[in-house]
Amino acid sequence: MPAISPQRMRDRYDAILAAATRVFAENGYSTASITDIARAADISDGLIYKYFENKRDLLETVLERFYERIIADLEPKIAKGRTFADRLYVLISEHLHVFIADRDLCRLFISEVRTASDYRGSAIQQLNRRYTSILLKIVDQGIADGEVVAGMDPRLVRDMLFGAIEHTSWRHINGSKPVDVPRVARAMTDVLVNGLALRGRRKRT
Amino acid sequence: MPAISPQRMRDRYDAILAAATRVFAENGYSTASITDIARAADISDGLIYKYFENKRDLLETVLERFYERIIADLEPKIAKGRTFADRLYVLISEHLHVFIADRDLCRLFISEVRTASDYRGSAIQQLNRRYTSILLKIVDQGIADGEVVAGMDPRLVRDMLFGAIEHTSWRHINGSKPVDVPRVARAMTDVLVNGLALRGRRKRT
Amino acid sequence: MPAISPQRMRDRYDAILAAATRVFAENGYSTASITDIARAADISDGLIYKYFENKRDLLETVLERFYERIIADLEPKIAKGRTFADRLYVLISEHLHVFIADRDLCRLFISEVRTASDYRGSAIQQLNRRYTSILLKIVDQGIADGEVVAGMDPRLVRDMLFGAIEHTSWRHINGSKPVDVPRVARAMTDVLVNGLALRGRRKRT
Amino acid sequence: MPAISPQRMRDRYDAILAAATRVFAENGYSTASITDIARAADISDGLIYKYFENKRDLLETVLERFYERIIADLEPKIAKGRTFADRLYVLISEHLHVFIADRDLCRLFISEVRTASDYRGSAIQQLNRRYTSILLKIVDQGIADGEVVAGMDPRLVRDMLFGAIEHTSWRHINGSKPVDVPRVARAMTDVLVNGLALRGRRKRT
DNA sequence: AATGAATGAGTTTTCATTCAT
DNA sequence: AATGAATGAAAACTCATTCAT
Repeated sequence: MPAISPQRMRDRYDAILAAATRVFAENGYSTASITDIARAADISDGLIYKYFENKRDLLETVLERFYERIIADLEPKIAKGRTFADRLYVLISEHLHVFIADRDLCRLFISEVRTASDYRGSAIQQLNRRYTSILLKIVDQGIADGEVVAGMDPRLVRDMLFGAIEHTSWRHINGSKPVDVPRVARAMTDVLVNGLALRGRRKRT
Repeated sequence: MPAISPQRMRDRYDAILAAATRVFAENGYSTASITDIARAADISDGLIYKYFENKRDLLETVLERFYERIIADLEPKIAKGRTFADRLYVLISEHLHVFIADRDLCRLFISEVRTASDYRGSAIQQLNRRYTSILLKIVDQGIADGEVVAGMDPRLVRDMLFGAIEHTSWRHINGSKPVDVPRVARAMTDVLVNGLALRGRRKRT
Repeated sequence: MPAISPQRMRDRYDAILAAATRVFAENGYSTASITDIARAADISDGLIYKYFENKRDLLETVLERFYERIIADLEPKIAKGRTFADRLYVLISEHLHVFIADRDLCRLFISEVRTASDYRGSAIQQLNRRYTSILLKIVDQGIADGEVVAGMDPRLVRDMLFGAIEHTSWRHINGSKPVDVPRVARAMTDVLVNGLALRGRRKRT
Repeated sequence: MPAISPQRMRDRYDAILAAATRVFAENGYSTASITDIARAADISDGLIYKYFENKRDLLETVLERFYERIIADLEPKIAKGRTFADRLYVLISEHLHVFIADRDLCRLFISEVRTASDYRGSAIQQLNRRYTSILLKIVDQGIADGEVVAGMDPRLVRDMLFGAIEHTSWRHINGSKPVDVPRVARAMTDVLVNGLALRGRRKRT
């Protein structure tokens, strides 16, 4: 017979997570303090430690949630694409969308987690792998279907694509004009598929 | 009338900066302490504040110097490229080279440059612009020379390219295998120039 | 009108005390937490405060119980001794036995009983008196029976004996080799009765 | 060219140590706070960490100093004793003296250090060994000189003696009357040398 | 000019105790 | 009666920054 309902516990948990998401995203991990988060969640500092082991755990949970959410959103949409270019377009436009909607969280991920020394082997890396494997599969299938140059290294494509998206959304963060997602996604897909060269299919450099 | 010669002041300034670069790169900005830096520069903590306003200022100067170094290294080399693809290859391989040569500094750059740059105006943002303008010019010239599809947005290319390079560097930092710079630079150039599609130059999507 | 039977209340009280004894003994007073004790007693944190005033009260009760147990065990056994030396031997060996049987509790006792006892009046101090009075009586009877030097201060004997026992127990706790209780008790009795000197009963110093 | 003189640093160090000695002795290790100590030494909390690594280090230094002081006082005095009983008397009376003068420190030692899990092998244990070895040597020499029963275990004597002294001084702490050191030391020596029995040198039990 | 001792606000984290449920 | 969520004060420790020397 719990003193408060499981629902209320769940709400608290979510409230803390939401507060942490906001505070971390706005100030960065090390600048944000537990007190800030507690205040944002309208609870005491101590209570956070009833729900999370420590500050780091809180950060990781925030990012895991984020990843889970975007993966869940993305996977079904990718499946609908017919051709390699279609699937690529969906991936790019969805990914861009997320990055732009949650720019602060993305920045948090880039600046605090990827660089952490304990990143390798972490739950976050697992999620990251799962996420990027979506693209690797698209490329593999593109090769299998004869739509993509054989021998293309999917990891190269992954780096180019995710790097490109990150940079574009970052420009959005610091820039004045909002990004026209469909237009940019279209253009990015086109460059990746057809290249920059006026006459494609010359001998490969 | 300074009690220390301007030259010696200059040397000191450089020594502090070199120490800060090393210490920040090794430990990250918030983990590194002023005392660490002072010790590395073989001076007292207090003296740092005669040369720099505060810790943040020190970080920004470190990052500015790094940018300046990259730019200075790169500009003359680019000029030598004959074709669009040549110039692109030089840019990619040089940039990759710099990032990979100093993984610690590269990690610092990735994790701090964004936060540092929206802190006031800022000098970093300007350097970033100057750096990326090198690429913008390459693309513009490629269009002018008829080597690149007309109407291509150079900023898109910029985002794709620098994002790709950054991601690749990051893979290098966190990955197990070292990156084979010439091979990756070659492949990246190729994808950008010719695209992923088996048959290039089909109608643009 | 209690909603819980007095018997069940009593059981609960004992269960809490048993849990506290174990937890305090294992971790020490200040390291142990109320939550640890509650968990060990399989009840909630809050309920402890229905039975005990606070953490300190709990410690004191634990120590009191331990004292009571030692005394209850000891008194009947002492009565059996025929001579002064016999009774002394029984006291020493029983006391050593108790301390060594539960090294954790013994450690707790040594490190906390003094602090606990000058905290108010106190019950512990009274128990201590009662306990040591057992020995005082033995000495008094020894004098009365002509077995012990007349004029010997029983409090001196008390201090020497209990100090010796405590120190020996401590050596047991921290030492590598277990203490051979009968042998040590025998030797200690012998020294107390006959002294260290090769030729006893010379003129008293 | 230090900003403050070495003398002042030394004074500060000593002041912190003196404050810590007092605060630890009065309140016990875990009850005492760094803030208490800092306040007692009339400095800021942070400065303590410039002189000592952490709270534990401070405690250990306090106790090491104490030990060093009493050992330095004791050793020359012991040397003057002619017979076993003389030397024993000196040891007892000096030791009692110290315990009574620094009762709080002794209690601190008993309750906080001896019971610590990292006691074995520590610097404090070394000092403790050195201190008790003084007595061990006295006993060994007593045996060699034919003054002490052969086969007597010096460690037994050590435990009895130090335990006795500890207990006696503890009685002083809690008791009302001051201890008459020469009288008690005399009596304790006598018991140890000649035993409690009216007729010594009966067959050993 | 140069030092580094000193500060003190700030950090994360723990936990005895209370009280709404 | 019993719970355990919630509190909030306190803990040890860190460190950018200042300033007397």
